[in-house]
Order: sequence, then C-alpha cells, then structure tokens
Amino acid sequence: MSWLTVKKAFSSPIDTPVTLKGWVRTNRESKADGGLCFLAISDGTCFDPIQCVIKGGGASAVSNYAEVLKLTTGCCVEVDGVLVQSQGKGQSVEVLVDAAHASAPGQVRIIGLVENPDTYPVANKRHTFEYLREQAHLRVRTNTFGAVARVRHTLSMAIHRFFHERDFFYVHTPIITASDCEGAGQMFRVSTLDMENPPRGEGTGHRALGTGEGPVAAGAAVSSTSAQSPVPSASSKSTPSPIDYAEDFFGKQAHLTVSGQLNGETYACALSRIYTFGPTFRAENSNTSRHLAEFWMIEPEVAFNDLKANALLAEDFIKYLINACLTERTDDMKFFEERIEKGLIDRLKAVLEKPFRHLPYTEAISILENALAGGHKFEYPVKWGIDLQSEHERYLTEQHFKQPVVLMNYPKQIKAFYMRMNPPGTDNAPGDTVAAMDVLVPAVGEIIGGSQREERLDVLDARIAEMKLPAKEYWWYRDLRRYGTVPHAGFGLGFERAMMFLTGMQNVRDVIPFPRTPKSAEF
RNA sequence: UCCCUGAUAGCUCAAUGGUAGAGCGACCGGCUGUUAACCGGUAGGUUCCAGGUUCGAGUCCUGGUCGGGGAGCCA
Repeated sequence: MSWLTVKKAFSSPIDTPVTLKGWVRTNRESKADGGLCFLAISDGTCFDPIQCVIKGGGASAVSNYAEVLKLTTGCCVEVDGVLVQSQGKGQSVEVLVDAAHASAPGQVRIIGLVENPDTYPVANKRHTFEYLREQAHLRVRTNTFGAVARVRHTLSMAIHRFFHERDFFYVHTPIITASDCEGAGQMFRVSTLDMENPPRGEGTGHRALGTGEGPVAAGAAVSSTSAQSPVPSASSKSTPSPIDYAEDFFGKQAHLTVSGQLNGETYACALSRIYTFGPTFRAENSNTSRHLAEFWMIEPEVAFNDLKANALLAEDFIKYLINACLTERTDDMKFFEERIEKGLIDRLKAVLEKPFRHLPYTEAISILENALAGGHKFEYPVKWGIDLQSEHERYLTEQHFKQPVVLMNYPKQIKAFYMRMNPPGTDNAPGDTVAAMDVLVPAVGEIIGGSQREERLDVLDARIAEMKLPAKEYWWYRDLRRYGTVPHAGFGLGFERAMMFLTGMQNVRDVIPFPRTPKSAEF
C-alpha cells in the first residue's frame, strides 16, 4: 500500500489500497455492523479531512480497536485501508479499514497521542481568533488557519508566476541595510555592540543622533524621515560621549530594511523589469488590525514605465492574484465564503469585471467636498493638500465608487522625495503634484502604494535639498540619474493586506503564521 | 503613542459589596453509517498582577501587565 496525501486520495480511483498519515480531526463511534469507528483525518494537503471507517467487529476488527476508540482530536495516526464509495452522507469517498480485507488489510498505527484531551488547545469546537493567536503553533490545525496557510502559499506562487511570465527578474534585495535613506519610517537596529556597555568616542561611523528626529512637518514625515534609532539615544542626561558605531559589525549603523525599493531601482535600471518579494520591518508602535512589525512586501520596478503604465500593471497584478485563488483553491475559498465573509467570492469576481477607477487626488478632494456639502460627516477636514484619512479613503472606495480606486498625482508635500514632479497645472491642481499612486480597495484600504520615480537629476537634487535630506547618503541613487537615466516606476504591495483582501480575514495577525507586533513576538 | 473597552472553569461568557454559575469542550454511560449529532451523568476555579478601602472584594479605589476595537503612521 502506498502512502498518499489526503488530497491525492480524494482524486484516486475506488478500490485503491492506501496508506494515509495525518492528524485526527474527529472520532465518532457507532455500534452498527458489530462496531464502527469514524475517524476523520487531515494532513493539511486540502481543506477536507478524509473519513476512515474502521471495523471493530469479528474478523474485520483491527487489532487495536479498543485504542482506536480512544483517539481524540489532534492524535497522529497512520491508516492502511482501501478507498470505497461512502455509504453515508456528507462525503463521496472514504477509506475502509477492514483487517479481513483480501487485498488491503486494514490497520491503524497510533503515532502520537494527545496527552490530555481536556487541555488540548484546539479541541474540536469553535475558538475565537484572539485565543488561537496565543496558540499559533497549533492553530494551523484548524479549518481557518489551514485554509489561510494554503491560500498564502498559492498567492506566493502566483506572484512569482505573474512576474516570471512577464519577463521580470526576481531580485533579492538586502534585509540588512546600512543606508540611511530608505525613508519609510522607524527602523530596527542591527548591531553586535554590547548594548549595556557600548564603545564610546568620536568614531568615523558615528552619525549625529537626533538629526531630523522631529520631522519638519507631520505630513513630511512619511517621505522624508531618514533612519531613526528606535533605541532612545542616551543624549538626555549624563551622556559620556556618543556611541562609536565604527566599532560595530558594519563599521557604521545598520538596520533592518523598511523597503527594497531603492535597491530595486538599481536593478531595474539594468534589467528593465524586476521585482522583490521579501520580509520588511517597521519599528513603529502601530496597534491596528492592518499593521505588523514584520511583514512581506512585493515591489516591482519597471524601466520606461510611467505612472499610467504602473497603475495598469498594479491592476493586472491584483486581478491575476484573484484568479489564482479562485481557480487554484476553490475548497478554501468556498470555506472563506461560507464562514468568514458572506459574498466574498462575488466581491472578488466583481473586481475582475471592470477596470479600476483612476482618480486624480485633486478630483478626489472635490468628491469629498461634495459629499460634505451633501451632508456626509467626516471627522477630519477635507482640503487640497492634506493627506487623505482612512475615513476619506473608505468613503471613496466603499461608498462612492464601490470598487477599487487608483488615486493619483498627490500634492508633493505629502509624498516622498523620489516621486516624479508633475508638470505645473496637472489635473488643474492648485499646487505642485507628484506622480504618486495608491490603490485603495474596499474593506482593506490602501493595498498598494507606488509612483513614477524622479529620473531628472536636477529635479531630484532640488527635492533632496528642499526636504533637507542628507544628499551624500544618496550618492549611488543619484548615480542612476547620472549614468544613462531612464524614466521608471514601481509600487509596493503589502502581502498580508492582499491576503486580507482575498480571504476576508479581518486581522492581519491571522494571515501570517507568526505575527510580530509591538509587545508580541512569541513563538 | 492617543481614545474606548475588556481580563472569572480547557474555551465563550454570567454573577446588587455577602456560599462562584451556564453553554460548549473533556471524561463516563445510552442511542445512532456517524459527520455542528442527540439523551443522561461526572469532574473541572489562587476570579490577570501588586497594593488599598471594608466586618467582608470577582465586584469599589490606585498603579501595572496583557488582549480587543478605533485613530495616527503605513503596506
């Protein structure tokens, strides 16, 4: 008898002798036929467990039938049997485990018992997601988290396939960066220095602490903040002398990456089409259902693309991912539809049907102002030049358009230095705009942020100066504009946000195996 | 970080300042080709932590810790 996965067993012909290996989901006993035991077994290869019907009477009885009756949810077993048409309702095929079967004598080998069924954390009953987060090592044995894990895999594969099919190259951008210029928020320090007794002195690797600590303007923080130390500087009271980072592993300060974009741009400026797909780290004290300290991000970058092409790529991408999930994981998606979000599948199919709505920021402001005039209440003011609040984005994508919206051409003062300056008068905006875009989707909000990059050296330099960024740090980024510069564009897709969008799961901590959030890094 | 809210049985939740309860799960038994089963029974508690008020605190007060929702930041 050959070992088959449950998935494989479901697609094998009747009468196939099989060996199955997995974990018990449920165990039911019946007195019929001299004694029967229904063991539902899952090995995680597909949504449904397979039902094993174990004989307990006469010559057909498996030798350890008494022990089999005591198996509880979570026990690990191997079962020999034969695939048969089910006599019961609820499943079409099942595994008959009959010790007296001529060609496939049945047997149950007990591999691992659950030592105390009363305290088994994922007993066969309804659990809250909050509780299961505390049992992250076992929650993947549940329907929901098994489905999440399989969809997560499918989505990962689809992402690589999408880009590979379009001649993109997958680039491994660094996880550790000693670059101060990634500028996407607070970073985790990477250091081998003795934190309790660091070397001190005026080393060459020292960077003045506190530069730009308080961003000039709140709105500018998003784009202009250089790498800030999340570790409080010891500068407040009795500072002996600054820490000498020249002594540190890299000879200067280093952090975990907050974005692979700048590195990605260098490869796009040689390979034309590239993407990154890797972990990203933000040391921000964000406590929401949409933020993680460690998350995965996909960042394509394309030479010769403008903002419009960028937006179309993002749209193709999202639609491709929806198709992949719907066609490759019908079992799990059906579960999400039935138990997590009613209407999920229709919602996703609706996204496929029409082009995304492209909307200049300036026009979005008008729509929001009209809504205000029409009596709609917003907590935060609406005015050209402000960054849109969650409630504004939600109004646009959930109420006004009821579909994904690509917002474009934002005021330059609320966006990053590397975004391309638009010609004056673009969209009849009352101020300068840059070629930025955000893709907003119902329920999740911002799922993609991207832009056309500034390829003109003089304009880029002016922006760096204007935002008081350390120009020296950007020497290699500037080189791209000095040696064969090219218009290019790209975006970042938050992988976990895509997961939420595709599964209907409402908390980002439930779509990643082991979530890292402030005050939480168990497992 | 801010606002709101919560922490009691393995889980989800009750309990006027006065003997700690239910449902689910677990266990035992009955019934059944069972499958969100059903019927009967049993066990299961340092009420998050540290102080305080009180004759008496799960309950009131102070301070923590952690969870959840929302906001900001962003993906």
